[in-house]
Amino acid sequence: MKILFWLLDINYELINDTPEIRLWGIDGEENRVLVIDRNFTSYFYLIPQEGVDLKTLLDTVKAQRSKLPLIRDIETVDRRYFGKPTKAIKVTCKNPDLISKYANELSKLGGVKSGLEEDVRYSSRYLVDNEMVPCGWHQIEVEEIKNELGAQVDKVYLAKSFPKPIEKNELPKLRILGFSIVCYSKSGTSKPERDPIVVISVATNKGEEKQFVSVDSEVKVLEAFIKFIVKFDPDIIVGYATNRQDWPYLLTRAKKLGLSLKVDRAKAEPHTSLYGHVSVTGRANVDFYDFAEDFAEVKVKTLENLADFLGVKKLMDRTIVEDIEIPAYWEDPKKRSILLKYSAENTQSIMGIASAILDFAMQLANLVGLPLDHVGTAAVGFRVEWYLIRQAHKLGELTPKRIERPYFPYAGAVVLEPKPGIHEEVAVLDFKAMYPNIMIMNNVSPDTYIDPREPTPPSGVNVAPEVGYKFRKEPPGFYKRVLSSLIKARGDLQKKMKTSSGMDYRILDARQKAVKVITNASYGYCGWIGARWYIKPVAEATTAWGRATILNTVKLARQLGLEVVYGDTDSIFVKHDQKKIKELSKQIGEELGLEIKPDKVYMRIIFTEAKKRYAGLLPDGRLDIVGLEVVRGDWAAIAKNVQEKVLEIVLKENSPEKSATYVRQCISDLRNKQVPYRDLIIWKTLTKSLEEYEVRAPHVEAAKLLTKAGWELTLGDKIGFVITTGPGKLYAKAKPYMMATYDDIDVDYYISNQILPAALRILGMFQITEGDLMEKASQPSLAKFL
DNA sequence: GCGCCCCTCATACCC
DNA sequence: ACGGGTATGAGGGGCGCG
Repeated sequence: MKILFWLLDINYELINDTPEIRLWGIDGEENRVLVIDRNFTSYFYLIPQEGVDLKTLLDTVKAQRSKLPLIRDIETVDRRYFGKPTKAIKVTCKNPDLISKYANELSKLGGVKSGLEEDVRYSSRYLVDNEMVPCGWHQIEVEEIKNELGAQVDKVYLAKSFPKPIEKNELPKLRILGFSIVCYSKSGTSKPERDPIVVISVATNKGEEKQFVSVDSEVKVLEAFIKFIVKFDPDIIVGYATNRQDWPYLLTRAKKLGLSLKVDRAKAEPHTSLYGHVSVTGRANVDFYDFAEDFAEVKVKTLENLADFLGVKKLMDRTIVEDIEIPAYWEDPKKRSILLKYSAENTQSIMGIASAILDFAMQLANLVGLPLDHVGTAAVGFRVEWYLIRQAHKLGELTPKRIERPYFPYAGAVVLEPKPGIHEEVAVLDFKAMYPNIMIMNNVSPDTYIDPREPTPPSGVNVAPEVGYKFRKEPPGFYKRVLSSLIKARGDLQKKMKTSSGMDYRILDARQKAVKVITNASYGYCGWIGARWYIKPVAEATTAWGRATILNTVKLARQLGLEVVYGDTDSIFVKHDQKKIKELSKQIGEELGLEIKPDKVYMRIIFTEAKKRYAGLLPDGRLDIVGLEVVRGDWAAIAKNVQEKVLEIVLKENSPEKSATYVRQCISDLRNKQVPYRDLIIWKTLTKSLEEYEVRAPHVEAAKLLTKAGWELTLGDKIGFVITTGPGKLYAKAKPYMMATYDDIDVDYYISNQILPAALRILGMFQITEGDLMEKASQPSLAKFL
């Protein structure tokens, strides 16, 4: 029989040296099913050395069979390697776990240049070769078998054919479960070897909400949690920081209490897998913390901040209980209910985030081909790479090995000097997907690069400006083919969106976002020394063409009489003139073969002397603030708020004097302690371990105090600190914000090193000085403006 | 011993 | 563990001054 199958998770088991693939998913009738496939054999390639006779080499390899008993087959095949037609020897192997070892062994033979693709894991191999995609539909010929594993599914099938992907956009009705835990420690970071879990809050997308609270026994809490999961039988389990926090904690506690955390569909415990994600067999475990990176606007990546940013319904009267306060709330019977409410709301926030980004996560998994639970933890480079590996396989291209290389920097984009001051009516023109289009236009790709020692091919070459690298014009290279199809796919999706609504629209939108993310990441990937397809001239030539493009654009604009006030990488800012802009856009299309589009028009815009920092007023009254303190996470809110207000007054009311008055008021408010304490917190990231710092810095000293108090800190943690009064350097005066009070605050620091620099960055453009802002709030002498 | 200059380290931003 | 280009503050050493 034939079934429809939507793929959720994949794993494999070895049974007496024979592997079986286990596909977990949902069929066309919403049954949860397990499909077992015993017919897939893994393999690797051997590439012969230049000038070696393939027949002879084949015999040499075959002679090794007795030493490598689990080899199944050795044959020669035609492939391409960096675009060049290549004969390779394909070695299939009964036990996929021996692939690396066997490839290693055979690579040592004389005549073998190298092994290839032995680092593709068995389950990945299965997905790639069958073009099987996570979160996508397939057809499989199957036969129902007994559920001998006791798996938690409606049906178990044995595959009679390999799966075939089919076009079908709908999602099955998924069961989603979210959870969060609260741990109790008397002081400092809770440690799973020592401190219990006291609360677990769960919620489902069917509207159920439960809370398991430790009254007398933690065992009961864990048992109830396990029971709830098994009963609800979720397809997707969501949480926040669960990969590094909740799951390892739960596992350690369960072990300690003699419990087994059997929450997967195979009657086993969750386990840590590739890229540091926790795998729950048969389900997809998704940790939204892994997606928080994608939202640069969220500076401190707490659950609350992410939920806020994503517009998750604001919870009324929310009391945030900070880690440091948990013991106090737990111990006090009157305050405990607040902690319980906080925990329940955390889980609600998680469910809110799920509605906001799970569609995207599923489309990303589907596009790049990484299982849903991997795709979040995989870094951008690996997401792009998996997409490329799949495309390469379709094109008969061999996947290069990942190799270590030394790092040498290369030249990137140009940034134009801004014209300082205020400008009226400034239009921003952007090149659409500049780097991808440059690569397509010039056929820039690892497989089209012509080494200087090679002769020019008959089809001719494109020569990059400045750097002189050459790329054959024909045939279309790997990147050109991949990028063109991505750009086309996005266009098609956007077209379809125009006639769609509801769920269809949501899926299409999530999909076009995923396509955009991968397209935009492709240039960064090609310049990454860790990339399998890294060829430095590819990245260098791309940026060289980019520089030529933007500089040519400036030239053309000036020839047309457009005043260019700024530009960065793929954009120019010009005094608005619709006619001339239209003409410019036409000329660029004709002369450069690229598309430039008016992105927006600022009614007024202010530049300082610095690049990459400006603020513009949009027609709808909103401010676009770029690069300035307002958008930086490492300035106290008090400084950011003042600067934002200054910009607003300057841009909307054209009144630096009024801004100055506002700043003076703010300074006086601070002196009177009228500014909330949390507005004084400065956040900075720990980018290395505490011992590795060469100089003493405020956030590092604050971090040391936290460590001393029993808080465990890890790389990438954001340290919130305030500056207190006292002698010595700044770093000596920095204290974690929860270890100081308002009375400790060094008000003068906040005035002279936070408020004043932020305000003067803007007001300095209008000859306003520190003295003007420090004068008493009464009536300042600003006669010079009158 | 102090202030000033200049360089380096550290972080976070822009595209 | 995707790229390079840029701004900025604080630390810290060197130097001249008195």
